[in-house]
Amino acid sequence: MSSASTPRVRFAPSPTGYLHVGGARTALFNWLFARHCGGTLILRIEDTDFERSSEEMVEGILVGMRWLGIDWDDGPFYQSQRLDLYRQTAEKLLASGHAYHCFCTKEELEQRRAAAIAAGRPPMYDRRCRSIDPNVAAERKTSGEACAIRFAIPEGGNTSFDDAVFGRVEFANSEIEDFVLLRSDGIPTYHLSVVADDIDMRLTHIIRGADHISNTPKQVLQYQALGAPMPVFAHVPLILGPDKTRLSKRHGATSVISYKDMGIVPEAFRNFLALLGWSPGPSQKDREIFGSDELIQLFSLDGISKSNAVFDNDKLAWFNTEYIRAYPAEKLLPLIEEEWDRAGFTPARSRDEILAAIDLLKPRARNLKDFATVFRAYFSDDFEYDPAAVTKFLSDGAVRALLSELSHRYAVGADFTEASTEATLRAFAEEKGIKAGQLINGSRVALTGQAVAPSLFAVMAQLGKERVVQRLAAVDKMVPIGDV
RNA sequence: GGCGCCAUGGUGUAAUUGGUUAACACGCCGCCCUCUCAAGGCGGAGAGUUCGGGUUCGAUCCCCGAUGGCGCUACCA
Repeated sequence: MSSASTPRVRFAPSPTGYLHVGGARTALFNWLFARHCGGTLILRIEDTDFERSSEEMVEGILVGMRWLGIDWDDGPFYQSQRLDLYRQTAEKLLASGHAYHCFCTKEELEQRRAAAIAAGRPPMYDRRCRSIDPNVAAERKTSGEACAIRFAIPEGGNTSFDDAVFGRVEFANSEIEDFVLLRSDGIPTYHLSVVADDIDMRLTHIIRGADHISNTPKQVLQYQALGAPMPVFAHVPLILGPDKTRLSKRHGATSVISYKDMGIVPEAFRNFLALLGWSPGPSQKDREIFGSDELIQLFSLDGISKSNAVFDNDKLAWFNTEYIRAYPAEKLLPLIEEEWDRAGFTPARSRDEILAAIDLLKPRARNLKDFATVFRAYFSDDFEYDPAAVTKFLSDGAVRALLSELSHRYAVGADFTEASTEATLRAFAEEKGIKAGQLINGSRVALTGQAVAPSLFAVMAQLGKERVVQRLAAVDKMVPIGDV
């Protein structure tokens, strides 16, 4: 069974927003780490900020995780339901003299802070309540006076920890504030709830964003005060936008689920994310495409880099096309069906025809949405003609007439193979004294509604004689926009 | 402002841990292929490793400083 040596990690999102890419990557790294070493991944919802937390956001986070294929072994636990643990922990700290009651009001604090800043002093809490006799404080509290509980930072010395990715990080205690553990309303602050839970859940590794480095000494001090075993901290560099500032809404999509909406294959997104701030090292020289099993096998904390990474949409797009191309049609189909559902599109072909069409189209797909938009003509007769394509290749009435005539050739022809359709068209072109390319381009638009498509004769074979004849003939009645 | 962290082409990462013409991928440009667009093949531009000092026979790699970026600096998480 589980022993002290099996790693226990957690992903602890705050449901104050959807699952964003930074959070997703933290979740991914924790998941890869846990799966790599047969550890346990715990999901914990940090919802102690009642103002900003919501059940919808929790659901959104879970949806994002499921989409990415990240599962967890325990939880989700909600901090809002574990308030007793935090209060007990605060009491323990109080009893051992590591914490004290603070009767300063929020207004007083703000006032003093402003004054300190104005005077050019560091705006740290002045610790005035730290000298109140504990017994006096207890009396004041029982008499109903509102108070918070603050942690008493040691007077001198330093607090340090050995980060698995950044190495030794040290802070002077004089720089650390006597932060609030428990607010006057009895709700814990993040600093208390994280360590109370991390200790209670017996976590061995804390893998989280580098934005928490500065918070870590406050937590280390609590572990020490509580006599709890210190976990390994591993801070992961942040993900930045193209302008190298922290990724935010300004940069466009930051919600993981919006990438699903853009037609990204989840496995591609995961692969892309894994390589943002992590590298499998030179043993995997020149390789970038890794399935989830490979990522799990390869993942290690020491492959995590220290510098922030810029999120590059072009690279993501490349991963996406690679995955679409590599997936067998059967694997792509359910993902495509989702797009069809969302678009309200119903394919009017047999399953085999659909699979064949997917195989034909996937080398040219940029994302999953293409199958519900520009590729519709391959799955149904209900599709639209791209006006630009029509204008470009079907403006010429003579061409349209020839295509109509060509459709008769196909109709009466015996064979209808890739080779025969091409031979027929080229012979027809020569006979009519027109360049084959003109008829090919025109046919392409007539058959697919698009100027871009796979090789025309492969398309014909895919559509079948009936449809080809019918669509080519239909073109003669078409009057292009702007055509006179 | 204070404290902390980081720094390799535009982007993501490599460089057997001091010895390489600094590699690969994305992106970009050109050529080939060609019925369109991709793909593919071939070729190219783009960093002397932010800058300045050290240490060393020798620094991307070690030390110091500067600069820049990011993070933290709440009774948010």
